[in-house]
Amino acid sequence: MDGRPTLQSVADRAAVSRQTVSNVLNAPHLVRPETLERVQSVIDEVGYRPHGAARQLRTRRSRVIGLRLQPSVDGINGAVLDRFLHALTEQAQLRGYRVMLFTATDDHAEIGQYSELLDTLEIDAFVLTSTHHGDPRTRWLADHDVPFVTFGRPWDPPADGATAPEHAWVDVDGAAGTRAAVEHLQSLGHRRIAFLGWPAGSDTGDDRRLGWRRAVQAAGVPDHELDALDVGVLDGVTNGAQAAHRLLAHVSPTAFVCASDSLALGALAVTRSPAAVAGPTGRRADLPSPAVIGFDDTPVARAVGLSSVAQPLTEAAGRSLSLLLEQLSARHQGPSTTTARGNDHHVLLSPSLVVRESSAPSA
Amino acid sequence: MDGRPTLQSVADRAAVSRQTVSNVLNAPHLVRPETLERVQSVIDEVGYRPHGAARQLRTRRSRVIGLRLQPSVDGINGAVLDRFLHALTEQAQLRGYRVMLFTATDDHAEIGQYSELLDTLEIDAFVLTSTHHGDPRTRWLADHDVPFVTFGRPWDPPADGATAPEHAWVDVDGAAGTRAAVEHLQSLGHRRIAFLGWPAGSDTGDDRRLGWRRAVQAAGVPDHELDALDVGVLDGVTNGAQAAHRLLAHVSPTAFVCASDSLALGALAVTRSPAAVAGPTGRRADLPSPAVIGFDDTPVARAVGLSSVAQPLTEAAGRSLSLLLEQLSARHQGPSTTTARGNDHHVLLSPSLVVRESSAPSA
DNA sequence: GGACTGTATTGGAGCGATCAAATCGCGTAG
DNA sequence: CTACGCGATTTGATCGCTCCAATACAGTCC
Repeated sequence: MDGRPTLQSVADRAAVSRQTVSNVLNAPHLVRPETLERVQSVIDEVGYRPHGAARQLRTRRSRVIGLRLQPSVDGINGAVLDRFLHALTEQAQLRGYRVMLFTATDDHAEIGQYSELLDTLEIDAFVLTSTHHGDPRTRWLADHDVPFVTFGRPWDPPADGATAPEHAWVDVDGAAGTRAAVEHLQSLGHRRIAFLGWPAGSDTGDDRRLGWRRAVQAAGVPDHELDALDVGVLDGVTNGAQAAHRLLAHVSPTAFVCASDSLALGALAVTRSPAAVAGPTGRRADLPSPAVIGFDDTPVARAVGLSSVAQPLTEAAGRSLSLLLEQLSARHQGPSTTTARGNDHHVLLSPSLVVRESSAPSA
Repeated sequence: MDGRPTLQSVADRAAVSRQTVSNVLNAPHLVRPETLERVQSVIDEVGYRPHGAARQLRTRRSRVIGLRLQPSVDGINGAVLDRFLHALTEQAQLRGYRVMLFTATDDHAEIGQYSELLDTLEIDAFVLTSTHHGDPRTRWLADHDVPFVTFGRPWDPPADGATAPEHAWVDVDGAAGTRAAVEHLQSLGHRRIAFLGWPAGSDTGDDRRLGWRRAVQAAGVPDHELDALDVGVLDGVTNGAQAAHRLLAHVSPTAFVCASDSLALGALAVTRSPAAVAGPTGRRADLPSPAVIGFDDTPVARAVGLSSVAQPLTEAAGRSLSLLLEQLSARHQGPSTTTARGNDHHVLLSPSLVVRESSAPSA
């Protein structure tokens, strides 16, 4: 009558005990079909919903997943993680989980947050993003036996003679993305295809560079020529424009594959501006302007008609969650279950190339 | 020794009772200073942290705030809410609250989520974004006596003869933003300043339009001229470019104030392209290209040197939280407290104009 | 010295669920 | 006829905390 319905009130109304109502929700196979139906209808009737905190107090599980919000990257590319977050929230909700956010200024602080979230809220699991060389977070979580998955490969080489099983991860194959971009360009007749990327040393960046390099190499471009076509600058539209300008002046590529949409946007500005193209080399105006392909398929890319490599973020989020839930159920059913511990704990997804005007066939 | 420290284990170790330890944390003024210090040191020593679920079960408060993730707007502007989210998470964390996410496809579904989150997790409060005409959400929350604040004004006119107090809200004064943009342009000598906005009917859009209109009117531009300078198109770079092109052809403004960075980006492309400017009207090339000012100061704006009106999102998040916490503490201390119910439940923040090359002084 | 005040501290109860073990009913084997 | 097994259901205990009422203890006053 008054107050929210509780397990007990439902039980009274259905003329059964608390526990039976609980079983209806958590272990229906233990309940006789007719009882089940009767109880279920009472539940529906009074709109009973189990109280999360009470349940959690007993079961030690919260059905909540933690995610650190990265300090917003001041680029056009920052949005990628935000899009991943959207997908993750949606996927989690579908499976009865919630996403809780937190922030931290560095890895160390993030680990502090893990500790606090685990102690006070008993977060079930974490999703990590932006993995990198010498990442201390995965080690900490593994040591503390906390389920987690990373969106991003572990970039460190496997420890010497380590039999430690690699943690679960999901990532997008950047190399495959740039390779697809190159092959697309080759099919349009391009042969001098430049790579406009970040300075060597960034894991993600080097991966994307590698895909370009292999694909161009495969087409028979000699190594010295290849080095000249390869540029690394800090992310940003202006940097991209300058680098593209220099490349055009010195090695006159007919196409650019870029490590980000920001860089691509810079390249696009240069290649589309007749003045710039005509520039120092006295390029002829009737030549088709060079093709440009970006990476991450940000909203800007669509807006300006930039071809770009799109990451399957929804699928990435879905797979991440599946890996997490696997760990969670294994943990609760006792680790002895036949989970096989197979190496299907990691998923490498292929991105897809979205072709727009910036890489239209050179008529 | 074994297991996580609990209130009882800390109490034993400090030779006091459970309740005293609890008081140390929740009502230190009730505890004698020397006891307080002794207990505190034990707490630090064993690293005790109160268990959230247990606390919540008793107090009915979760210290969690709910926020709906908008289905990512496919524009350059979508990022605004994501940036607000970042700020909100940070601010909440500083004050001992957490942000929990959820998604919904429409207002109705969102209300369903409120209900579920309140029943199962006892979320303390909600932050709503993207308020609009005929928004059913605020009504529902008010009816159910749930604390909330909206980031965005209530756009509906106050109900007839309603004495219902307006709910708490925080918003950014869009009109003030466009006014500042216009005044900046006027100080640079511009007089024919066009407005490139969205079709009439969007609350936010009309607000921004109004600021422009008033400021231009104030400078003595006659109404009929004003109408010709006012354009409304759907958001997007291409639409912006086309509209800017038409405006240039027909009324040749010397500057554009835009309702979004997307539109501004389109305008920028047109005004910076010599061909387009020279276009139908045979515009002379030695004229300075028209100034452009966008709205929201998205990363792209900075990247391409676009002047833009920046929303103070961090402050907005902070003020939103303050309003929420006010309600929360009032609710728990009993509503009879002298909260004055003053009309300081709403905050209108002024945006600031970020000047970049796109509105450089016409030398 | 005993009643009175106010402060510091204590122990019992209960929040709403699940776990573990006991109980009930009923059919079947010994 | 009793013992046993088995599935369906019930009962008591418990998770960790805070609320509430009761208590111990000192200091004042008459």
